[in-house]
Amino acid sequence: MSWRDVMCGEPRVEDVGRTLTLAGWAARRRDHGGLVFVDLRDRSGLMQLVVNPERAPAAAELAKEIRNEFVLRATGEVAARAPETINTKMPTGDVELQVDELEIVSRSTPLPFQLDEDGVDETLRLRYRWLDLRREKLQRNLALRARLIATIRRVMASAGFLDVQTPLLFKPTPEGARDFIVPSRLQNGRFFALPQSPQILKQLLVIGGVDRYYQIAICFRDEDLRADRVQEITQLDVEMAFPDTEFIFALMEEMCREVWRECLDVTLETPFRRMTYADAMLRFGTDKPDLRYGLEIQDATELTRSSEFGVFANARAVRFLVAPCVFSRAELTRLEELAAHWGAKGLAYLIVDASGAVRSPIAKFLSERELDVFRPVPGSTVLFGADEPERVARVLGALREHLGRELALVDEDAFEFVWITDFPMFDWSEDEGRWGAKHHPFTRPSPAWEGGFDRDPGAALALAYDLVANGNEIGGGSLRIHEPALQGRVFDVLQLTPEEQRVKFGFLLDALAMGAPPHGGIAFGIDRMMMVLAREANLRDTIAFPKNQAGVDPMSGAPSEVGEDQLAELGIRLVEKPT
RNA sequence: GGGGGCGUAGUUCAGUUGGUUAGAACGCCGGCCUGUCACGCCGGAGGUCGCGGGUUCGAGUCCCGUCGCUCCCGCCA
Repeated sequence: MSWRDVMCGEPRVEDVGRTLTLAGWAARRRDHGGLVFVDLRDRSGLMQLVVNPERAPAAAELAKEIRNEFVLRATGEVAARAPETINTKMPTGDVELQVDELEIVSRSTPLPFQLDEDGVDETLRLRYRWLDLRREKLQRNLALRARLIATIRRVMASAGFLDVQTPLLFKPTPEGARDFIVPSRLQNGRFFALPQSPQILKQLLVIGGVDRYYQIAICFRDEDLRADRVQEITQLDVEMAFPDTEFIFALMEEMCREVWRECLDVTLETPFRRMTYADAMLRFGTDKPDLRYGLEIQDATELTRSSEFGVFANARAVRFLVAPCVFSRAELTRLEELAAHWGAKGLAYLIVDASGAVRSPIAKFLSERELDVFRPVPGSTVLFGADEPERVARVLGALREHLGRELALVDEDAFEFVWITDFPMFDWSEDEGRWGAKHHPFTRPSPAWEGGFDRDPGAALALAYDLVANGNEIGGGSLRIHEPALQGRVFDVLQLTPEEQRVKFGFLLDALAMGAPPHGGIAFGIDRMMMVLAREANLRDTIAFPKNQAGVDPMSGAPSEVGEDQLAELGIRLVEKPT
């Protein structure tokens, strides 16, 4: 019997009376009534072994050694326990194995932390990841991830998409995130970059005749980490010739449906909702709205244009949220602090108490017509943002998310998907003093903007879309530019000189010039999907061997220093980092 | 690059306005008990209070610096 067969042992009530061998980790031992009880964990969960010294004297001797984590292999007869002895608190099944032979395959030193303990310091968990991985939750998440990827492959393959691998050693990308750089030994002084995404390569594949491409691609971005952001991500990368956004949306909806059905046995309603970027920013203050709760932002810009309250009258946008509760002075102070943190100059508010009466420092400036709009519900607090539209969106959007959590408005069991469409093509980079691509520089303008996007880059819309699930951006894509001239005009807006265009994207421009079909696609962040699927707030709990927030692997110590000779071979000399 | 929080036993934490020998639970070690299942009972070991400096008669506690972790902002096409 192989180790794997043993591991698959899963005794059930119908096995009572049969002889089985199974194995797993023994976490605890208890002695009672001349018997030794061992809690055994394997893939099927917890199981209890009973070692009777009369039946198996040798096994009893071995069982006495068990204190902490041991790997065991046990053979014995499956027995049902008397119902009255079954304690429902115990996660073991209704059966136990009466052990005749017990072998300690491997033994453990005392563990650095208890596996059934919550709140263990994350560094410790990461340093001893092999222990942490034995926890039920991480086992579940790994299994979930495997099923997610298997389902994606099945759906994509059956839709006729070809899985093609693209190189990990490629070219630094201007635009976008900071690249991870890899020195070349054979070409001394030159560097590869790890891909931030196979974007250009997948476009070249379609131009190269792969009409339908997909890949489960690893991508790297050398940016600071967050709870929901890591430096090496896995993405489902999709591209096709003669694309049709309706086809792409429908395919991705089917993919999500299948994934949720396979992984969670949850049926998602399709087609997903759709919302334009402008609408999302106006109503939710973000391009990734969490639609598991309402608390929509409402607009009062027109209403307050001639308000006696100068702040409202002079603001380019006046919007408000109606929180379904009456905040105390202290809570309002806290909200004001948060709003200031997000960039608000102040936080006007209006309290509508249970009787419908209004309390507010600004009430005296407001007309009856204004108040009628702002006090629809007794027992609520109206929070205002009055400023530039972008800042109002940011502040009220962040407040909305904060209140959604704080007031427990979120339906934690729900899955709310929404396509965000009609993204802007460009956004202004204050630092660099130029336009940057909102999505990426190969994104196609909307037909209405194809002629004039370069005259008004700030207003131009693109054929770009995101898929948002529960407030997480899990996918994003676009139709691409397949005409060299059009691509050149976009590069002009981005202020890439013809020389730079040649050096950085010459091969793409040449490819576009040699008969490129219309193409487009999408990419899904598998890690983000996992967060939503597994309902994890921390991305690291969905990854087998994650790094910490400083980009360090506490287990292996990577990244580590390398020897002088190794550096010399690469022609690299370490110098003090300039500050 | 910036801001918040945390750092005390192997682990999770408590530790009062600065005051004697820094505690609890779990884990670990020894013993007892014996259908246990968060077993129970008795005993024991285990601490550079992250590190450095300062204030003080006296610092886990106050101050300064520093390191680490974590959450957030910037950044992440």
